[in-house]
Amino acid sequence: MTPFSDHPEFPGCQPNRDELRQRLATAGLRATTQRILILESLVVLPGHPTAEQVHRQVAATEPTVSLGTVYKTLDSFVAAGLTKRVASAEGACRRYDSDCSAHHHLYCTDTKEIIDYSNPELDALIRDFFATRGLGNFQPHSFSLHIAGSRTSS
Amino acid sequence: MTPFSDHPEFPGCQPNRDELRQRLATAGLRATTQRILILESLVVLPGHPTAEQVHRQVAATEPTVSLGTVYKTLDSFVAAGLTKRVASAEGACRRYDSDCSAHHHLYCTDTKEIIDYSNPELDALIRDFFATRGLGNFQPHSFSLHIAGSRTSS
DNA sequence: CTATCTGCAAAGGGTTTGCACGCTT
DNA sequence: AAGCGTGCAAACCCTTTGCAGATAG
Repeated sequence: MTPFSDHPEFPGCQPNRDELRQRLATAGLRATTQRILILESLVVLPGHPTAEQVHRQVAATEPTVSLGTVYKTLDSFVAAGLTKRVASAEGACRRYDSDCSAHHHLYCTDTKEIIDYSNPELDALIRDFFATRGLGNFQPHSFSLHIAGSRTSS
Repeated sequence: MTPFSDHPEFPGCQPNRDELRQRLATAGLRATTQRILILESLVVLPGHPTAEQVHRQVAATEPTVSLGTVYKTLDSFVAAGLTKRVASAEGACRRYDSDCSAHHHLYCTDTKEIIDYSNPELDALIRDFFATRGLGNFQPHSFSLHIAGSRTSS
């Protein structure tokens, strides 16, 4: 059971080798076996996998791939825009906030600052949106909007 | 220059010792010197300080306070609801996402799952909100809504 | 007085780095 | 053939843990 279960008859039902090669080439990255496997794992794995999970997935096919390579490769993918990194409250570099009321965050991409932002109108807007629409069997408790941007010069 | 620069004439211009003691007592935590200093640091420090930054601030007054204590104390504050923890993309336990398009996240507080959520109407709603209102000299590039909640049983 | 909290130091987990070898282009 | 990419292992950083002594209530 190779992860490259691409069937020519059903193109696109799984990412296939050539498609992945193409994506790497477009991003300016060499198409090595490891990178193809890692890129495929990212597409195949559900949710937002950790480096560790990607490594396990890749190792199922190619056990010699090292965890260090997975880290380096994921970094290069992020730099090339092939992948995004999503924040997680678990783990290192935690930050704390004395303000326990619900509020939103402005991330300044220039200065890396995190600024609190509160706006009751915005809260109401979002709350109403989900009140009318719903999210299937998912019941939202709280909302936090992350606004990335930068300060306009002057 | 003690951080306890509380002036009885200007109550509330700085958090004062007794107020902080009270907050700790209400939360069911013993009012130790360390906890008062740490709680004060959280209020005084700008942005979202790391444990390291809190430690530096506290050590300015009481150099014997250990970093380990800061970690334990912050944990107890979070458990008691005195403080929130905010996620940061920096540091450990990174997660990756092959979907590079802008989208939102559902965090299931029960299963710790992170589920992608896209809704063009929601995007438009938020974009329009800030288009009319603005954020001073802050120019938003992208928005990401973090929706915490849980699955309804059944 | 007693349970809780602190300080210390060691362990732990995740991530990064340096270098020699191998592979893509 | 030339240079980028890989594997390995050590180093690194942040966080957690265990335990003896100190302290608040």
